[in-house]
Amino acid sequence: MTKQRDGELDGGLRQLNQFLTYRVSRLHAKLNAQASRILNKSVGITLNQWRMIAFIGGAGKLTASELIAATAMDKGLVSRNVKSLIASGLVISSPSERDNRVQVLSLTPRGKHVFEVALPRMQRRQDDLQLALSADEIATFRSVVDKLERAAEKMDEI
Amino acid sequence: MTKQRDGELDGGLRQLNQFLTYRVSRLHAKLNAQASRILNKSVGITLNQWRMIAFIGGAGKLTASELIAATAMDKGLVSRNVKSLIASGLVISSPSERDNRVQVLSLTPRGKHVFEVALPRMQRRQDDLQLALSADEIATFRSVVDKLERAAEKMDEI
DNA sequence: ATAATATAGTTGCCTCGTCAACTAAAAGGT
DNA sequence: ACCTTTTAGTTGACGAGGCAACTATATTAT
Repeated sequence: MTKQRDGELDGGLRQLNQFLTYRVSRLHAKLNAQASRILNKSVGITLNQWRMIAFIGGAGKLTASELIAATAMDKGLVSRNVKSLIASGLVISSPSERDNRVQVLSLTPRGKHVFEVALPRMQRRQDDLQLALSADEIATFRSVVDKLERAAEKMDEI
Repeated sequence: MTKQRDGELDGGLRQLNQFLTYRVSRLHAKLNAQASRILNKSVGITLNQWRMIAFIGGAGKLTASELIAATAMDKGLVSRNVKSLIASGLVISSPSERDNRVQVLSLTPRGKHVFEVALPRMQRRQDDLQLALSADEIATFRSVVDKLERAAEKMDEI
């Protein structure tokens, strides 16, 4: 019902104007929602917490700054999520010997368990998503994402 | 510096696990930031406000529900943005004659002016983005977005 | 050794987006 | 007419994310 109505309303505007940003935005919301649902159901963490656990679990030990560099997440966001992961007993932080500013983060046994449960589940999700696509489509998609990112960074000039 | 470090850290994890969601999320953020920058500089509105103005301007008159259907924005978000657009004098709402629940929204002269300034600017942005891509890439990208959206909606089981 | 600068991490503030509860009006069924 | 269900729109609460100020420690330059 919605779809037909759109056609009447937009007079071509949607296509011209909003397609890319709008569709990417919607896709982003759906992918996020899906990942969050899975993570919440299976191990009760959020997507960002998963990203962090995945990197810590993959590396063994990691500082917050390394985590920030690796995930491209915001400083503050990482800081708060570290706090909550420590509070929920999935991560421990120990002081570094050679720099008193840094916290070295690693997974607790419970954190490792979460990692080991969630990892295959998330890999399967990734596989399922990619099954919807051909190898060519995946390759093109990646390169288009790259190009669009670059194009979105340039061109602020009026 | 960041980039090389990633390679050491993730042990292939990033690729396997987070590529799609992560990259789409980043692209979304960048496209959004770009559109917001342009709209803020040129006419001082937000992206969502632009979406709404674009649809109202395209249609002449529109109710909030039609706007919700057309933009796929959240009810609450639309309600708050309508309020702020009215407050800033870009939109007026008049009661409908045949339904006392609905507000009929239309652009004020200032709203029309914003629409007419922003529209070509945003179309040019869209054109610039698409210039970075070939026709084939655009077509493939669209179909991949469609497929991924559908794939992201299924598959909550377990 | 000391002063200036850079880096790690925390915190507060703000906006955006989602969800659910709520009010009011309309439509449908009996 | 009366009761139930939809629909329009508002509001409050909350998490995500971005941004900037701040503290504490390390590094660099003099």
